[in-house]
Amino acid sequence: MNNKMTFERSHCPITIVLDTLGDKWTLLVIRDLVLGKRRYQEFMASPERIASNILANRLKKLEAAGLVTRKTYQGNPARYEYLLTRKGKGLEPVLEAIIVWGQKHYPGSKRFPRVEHR
Amino acid sequence: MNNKMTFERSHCPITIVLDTLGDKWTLLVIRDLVLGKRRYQEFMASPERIASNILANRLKKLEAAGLVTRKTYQGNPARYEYLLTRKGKGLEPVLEAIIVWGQKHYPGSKRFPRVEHR
DNA sequence: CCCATAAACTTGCATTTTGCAAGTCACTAA
DNA sequence: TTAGTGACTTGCAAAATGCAAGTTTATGGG
Repeated sequence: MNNKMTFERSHCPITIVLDTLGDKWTLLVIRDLVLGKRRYQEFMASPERIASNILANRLKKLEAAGLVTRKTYQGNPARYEYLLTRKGKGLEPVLEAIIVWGQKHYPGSKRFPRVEHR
Repeated sequence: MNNKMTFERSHCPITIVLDTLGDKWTLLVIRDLVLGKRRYQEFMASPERIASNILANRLKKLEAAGLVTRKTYQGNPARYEYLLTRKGKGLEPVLEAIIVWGQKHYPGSKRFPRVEHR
């Protein structure tokens, strides 16, 4: 009945969020999605150079957590794209807060631009 | 000259933040500090049951990153407490944004109360 | 004096997660 | 026929995590 099968370390909202987002890659995939990326190769092309197996794993987990949906954009051969759900889009303020803090304390950093689509 | 010695994956602020905060425990320690905890045993007492070696490691990294300071609160035997720096306190809006999102999407979750001090 | 307790860690080792390179599969275009 | 594209998977080494137990310096009680 619950939307996550995993054991929860506590009922603290921060803990629960970290249980799905707490690693070095997941939030970067969300960032890319927020910036407008949708496809595997687009995520792979980001400058942080996520490993292919990690990306596949994170996309799967994000789907399982209801933050992302995978849809076919072409059959034969089947090709897929990933889109943020409402729940996933809801993370934008979190990313914004991180960017604000990051820009303040790491002045060399610069937010990435949205990507355009065909 | 820079305040972090580690290799940066990219100049994106989110990436840079994840380079120090991106794991399952670091932000929970920050949460505890924001809630008013200061001592090793207080962090250990949190319901998520962080392992002792991990806690020591995270406190060290947080100090190295300038988010936390360690100060002696008693000599003989020396005992220490940890306090958020200004930079560390600056993360509160990030925690707030996470809590807002968490409470919305995981209704069972409840933010933790501040701890009182002697 | 002897023992238990306290606080803040450290150590050793097993398990899990990451990272890296290469391979697969189903087509399409040259 | 061969090369390329897109979305992955596989195998294995390296690094991070988790767990239990140990260390150090002192205080308080019997």
